[in-house]
Amino acid sequence: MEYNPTEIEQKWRERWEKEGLYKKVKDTGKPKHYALTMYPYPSGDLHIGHWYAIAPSDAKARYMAMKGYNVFFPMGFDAFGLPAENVAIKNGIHPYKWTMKNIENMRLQLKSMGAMFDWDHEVVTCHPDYYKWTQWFFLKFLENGLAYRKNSPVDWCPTCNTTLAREQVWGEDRHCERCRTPVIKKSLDQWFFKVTKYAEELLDFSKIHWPERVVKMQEQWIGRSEGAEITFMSGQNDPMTVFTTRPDTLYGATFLVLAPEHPLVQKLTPPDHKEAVRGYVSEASRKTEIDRLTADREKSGVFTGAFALHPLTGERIPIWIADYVLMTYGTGAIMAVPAHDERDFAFAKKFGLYIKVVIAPPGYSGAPLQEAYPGQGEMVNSGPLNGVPSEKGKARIVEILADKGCGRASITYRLRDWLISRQRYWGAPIPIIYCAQCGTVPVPYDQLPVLLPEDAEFLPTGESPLKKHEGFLRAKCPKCNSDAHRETDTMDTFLCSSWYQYAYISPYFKDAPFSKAEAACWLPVDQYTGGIEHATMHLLYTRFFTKAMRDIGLVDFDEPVLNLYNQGIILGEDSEKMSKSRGNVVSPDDLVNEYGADAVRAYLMFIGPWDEGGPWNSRGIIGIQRFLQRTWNLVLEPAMAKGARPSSEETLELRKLAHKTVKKASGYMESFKFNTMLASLMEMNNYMYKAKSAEMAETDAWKEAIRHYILMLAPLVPHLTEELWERTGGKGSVHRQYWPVWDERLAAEDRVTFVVQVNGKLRDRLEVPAGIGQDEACELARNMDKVKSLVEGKEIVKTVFVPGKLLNIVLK
RNA sequence: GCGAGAGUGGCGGAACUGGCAGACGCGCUGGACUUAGGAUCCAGUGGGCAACCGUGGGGGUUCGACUCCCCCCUCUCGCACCA
Repeated sequence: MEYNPTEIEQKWRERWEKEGLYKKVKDTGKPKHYALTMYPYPSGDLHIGHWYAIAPSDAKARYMAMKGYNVFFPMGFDAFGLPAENVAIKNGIHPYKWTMKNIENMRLQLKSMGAMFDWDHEVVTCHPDYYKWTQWFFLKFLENGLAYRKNSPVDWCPTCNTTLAREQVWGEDRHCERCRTPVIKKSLDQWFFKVTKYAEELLDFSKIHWPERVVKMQEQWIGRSEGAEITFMSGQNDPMTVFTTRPDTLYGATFLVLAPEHPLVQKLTPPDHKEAVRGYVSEASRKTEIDRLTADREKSGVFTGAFALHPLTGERIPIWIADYVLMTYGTGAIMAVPAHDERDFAFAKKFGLYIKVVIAPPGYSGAPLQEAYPGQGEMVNSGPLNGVPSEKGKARIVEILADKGCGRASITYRLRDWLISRQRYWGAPIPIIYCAQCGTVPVPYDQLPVLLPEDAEFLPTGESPLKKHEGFLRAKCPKCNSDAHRETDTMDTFLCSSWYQYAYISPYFKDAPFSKAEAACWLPVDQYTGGIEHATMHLLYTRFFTKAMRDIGLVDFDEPVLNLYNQGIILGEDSEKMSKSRGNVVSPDDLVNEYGADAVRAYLMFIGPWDEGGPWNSRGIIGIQRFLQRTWNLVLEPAMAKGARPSSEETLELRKLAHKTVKKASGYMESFKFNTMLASLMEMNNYMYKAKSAEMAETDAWKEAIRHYILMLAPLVPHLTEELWERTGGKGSVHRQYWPVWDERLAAEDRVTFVVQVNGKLRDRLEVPAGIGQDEACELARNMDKVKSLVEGKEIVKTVFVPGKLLNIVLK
């Protein structure tokens, strides 16, 4: 009998589908488990990276099902996005057509994996019945003050003549993904979601178990800073508020710096400085991100000619503008304390500005500083606060300012509101109508979806086809019915993925984005798996969405995903990222044809720890192929007769091995350690291969071991195990069985290899019962030849005894 | 610069709360069966003739360190003028 993966894999996939083995069922008898893996973009071809992400996720979901959970494991497609539109521009194929064709193909490829997806719950985000609800969320957010429109600078590629999504701006020098041109900033009217409203709550991870790495990245991204806002008055009585984390250094503020885009710049600047200031402002606005970075952070700026009054000393301090102050952070203005801030120090040195020490560095002599001292210390040159430790000075200064009405404690976040407008065709249209009389008017809910016109023209002008599509553009104002026009921007595809896990539970639901009854049954997601690259995008947005949905009354929990696990990245054989240009791409379809899906799945899990990723090695898969063949042989091949019945020691040893393996394998499955899980099954296989005989195969111990072996392998290798299950007379599907349970007495070690050390070095080993006592072990050890010769004539200082592990004889 | 993670045979990787370093697999060596083997099976495989030496380097704690502490080097990822 030959193991023929192609034949059995197809047979079982067909049968599972026919029998609806993986369909989501309401089953009140079992606890629910919502397992989710990040859905793919339908690029047209499922690559090995998809397999690497999805197959282990499926194995875990299958394991949970065997552990007695009612598991739901859906799959769908993140179907909006730029590649489809680029194809349309280049080849004239409509994005819908291209996307749907790709989905057809990828669905088949996904099915070849043999995963337990419930395809009845597939969602495709570019389906009008899906994006209708994406638009509905936009309107709900608008209604609840979570969406707004403002003029804002966005990343623009001057060669492609279009704005770029964040994920299309690549590399440290921030260049366009397609043509490598450095991006520039361009101001446009844009829609935003108020993520910042939830900044504080998004920092609370107490209700979820996510990898520390992701938590840290989100914390850093949100960037909470505690400090104070301090208002300075200009000579003309214009208030300017700055944000600082070091109010204790206020006495050392010797100038102010505004961002070039700061709204007060024009007003403050006296006529004799207008030209210089205007020149600097326009230069700063023309600068690309690359310029700012390659300038080696050399400070630049100009004096505005204006002065401000120090709120405590009343001193006149100059107001400068410089591009190292960002309009997008804090208040867009800072008080510069050159003695205690590196950037301000560099700026002051370059432009010859006054540097005033107000926190004494260790061993401070009063001499001018060679570099900024950003640490803590005793306050000096600070009027009434001299001698106070700076840690305490913070609060004191804030109190003083509050009394004077020119300052208060304040918290600033680096997180910015989410820019959702995209100047593209292939996304969900923003459901807004602009009317000359009524202004910005939301499309009424009963008119959703705002459909994408099918007859759009895709031209390489960089302009969205929607802008020129009269039929789409023209609309009646929902309020006054006069002629109006539609918003032509579409929504960031991250909106689609912010709520797809909700859509899965009741796809294309008619009356709401999802069914409330199903929601009560299935939400939130219990286990999510996917790449780390979404740490501060998708994974943050979906948390925001859930909090907003909760406040709107759609759900009654705070977090969309309770447990998260990030797999690593599978690299090419040359340890480089896989790419067509490098020619190191591994095709899963070819591998499936040659080795079968089970082997590809298992090999990807065996290659190393799942969260670490690593290089593909085309030679290694042969080891898995052999292992599966040996599994086949072990279970099905008749054994040679030995003539002798196995002894009770032999069968007991086999039982012990089986139970130990169940114990180990269970732990490995719980912690996503598929590589060591497979290793322990290989050990079991190797042992049984040798122990096998016609007589042994008749024993209950053997039958139990084989049964456990097949069950443990089932989540990783679903087709082969189903075939073996059937051929060995198993009832029903192997995937409907319970995960084996181990007997702790059998799994426990009763005989151990006891290590004998002399002076900490291994000298010999003893095969003894696990419960051996110190005296007995000592006695045995001293009589060993290797120990004897070393101990002879020496004084024993002490002996260290670790029960069940080792004995260490320490000599003088 | 800040934050996180990682350095173990020829290769991918094991090693629980400090206790047999190298499980498992690839590759390699030898053998068996074969007309044949890139099939299968069996045996071996960190280095060194040996005492011994070996987990990026250097110190330390300990009876005992891949594991804990200090310093340093290299690599990967994230952030990066965030006041």
